[in-house]
Amino acid sequence: MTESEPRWLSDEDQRVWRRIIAVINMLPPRLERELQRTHGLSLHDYQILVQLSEHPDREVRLSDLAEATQQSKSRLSHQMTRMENAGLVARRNCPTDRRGAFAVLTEEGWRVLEAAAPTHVESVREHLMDVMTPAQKQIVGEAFGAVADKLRPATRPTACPSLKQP
Amino acid sequence: MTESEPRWLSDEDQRVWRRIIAVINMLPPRLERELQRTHGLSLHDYQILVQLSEHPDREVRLSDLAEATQQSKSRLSHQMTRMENAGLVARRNCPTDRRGAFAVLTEEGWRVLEAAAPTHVESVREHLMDVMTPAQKQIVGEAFGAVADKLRPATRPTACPSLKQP
DNA sequence: CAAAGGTCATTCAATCTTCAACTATTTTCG
DNA sequence: CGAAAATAGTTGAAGATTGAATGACCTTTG
Repeated sequence: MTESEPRWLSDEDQRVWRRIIAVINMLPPRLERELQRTHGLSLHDYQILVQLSEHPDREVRLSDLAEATQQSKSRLSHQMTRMENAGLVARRNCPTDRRGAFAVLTEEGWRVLEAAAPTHVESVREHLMDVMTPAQKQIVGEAFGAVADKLRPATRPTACPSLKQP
Repeated sequence: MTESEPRWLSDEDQRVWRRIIAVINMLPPRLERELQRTHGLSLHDYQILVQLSEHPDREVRLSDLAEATQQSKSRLSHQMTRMENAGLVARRNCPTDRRGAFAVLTEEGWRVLEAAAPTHVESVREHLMDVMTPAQKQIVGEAFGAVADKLRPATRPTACPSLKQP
């Protein structure tokens, strides 16, 4: 690749990008503060509780949980330790694969989630969903679906990804 | 407020919300890794450099910088210290308000920004802007503009915000 | 089968973020 | 004026995140 003039963003794209990143910067802290204040949960705690609650037996393999919540295994591991200490989840060894483990939602975790959900949903409405028109939500959903799919790690680099030909 | 049935999100809203949060979870780390790898900058470093570069004399009051980059003063203060140590920025006392200070872009900071910008813009294109159609970008821009405006701290709670009447 | 290589999860250390003080200054207003 | 309140910014300690390294266990494959 020779050094060519970089392709800057158009003014319009620039504005769109800045708005997106402003939301990215502000929304999670806002949602988190409200969750924290009302139920002592972080946003990550909440996301994990939700995932667990939606799976059979309320348990998920840690790897799957990491992928579902878009975080590294390392981070999830720390997170689990904290949530375990808080009594929200437990670890269970996987019987068929002795490397693996499940995260399990505890009764306590279930109750906390049940209590926190309405408040959290209300926050999400107030700060995000109710601010957009139905038409906007529709389009944003499509656009972000595509973006998310592209960001998500390929589900199997298939061994040798044959060197690309020019 | 009596305990009434919570207003859950519709299935469709739920899907939109999950896509948004997936992007929020994945995009910044992705952009950051590429910035970090190619130029040793964090995303926050970059945002700060951009802000400074766009202001007269390449300097901005710390408060304004904190607001422009949507972060707390405390965090900015730590960030400034790190960036100062890295030689990217400097602090300058404000002559008219002795509490205040400016962040100033150094020559080095300017050079690093100039070098990093093309790569970073390319990342933003690849992972975000080029994934959306022009029509989608248009709508997303409008929607996120509204969301961001609502999230941004009111620019003056005007003393006593007269108690709301039922 | 056994070595080589991949995957699952945890750990460590370095960084970064948060939140609650705290200092110093400016502004408000009785 | 001068006390009280607000604002600018910093600090410190506790907690969270990162990325590389590690250990343990599966899966290939020659």
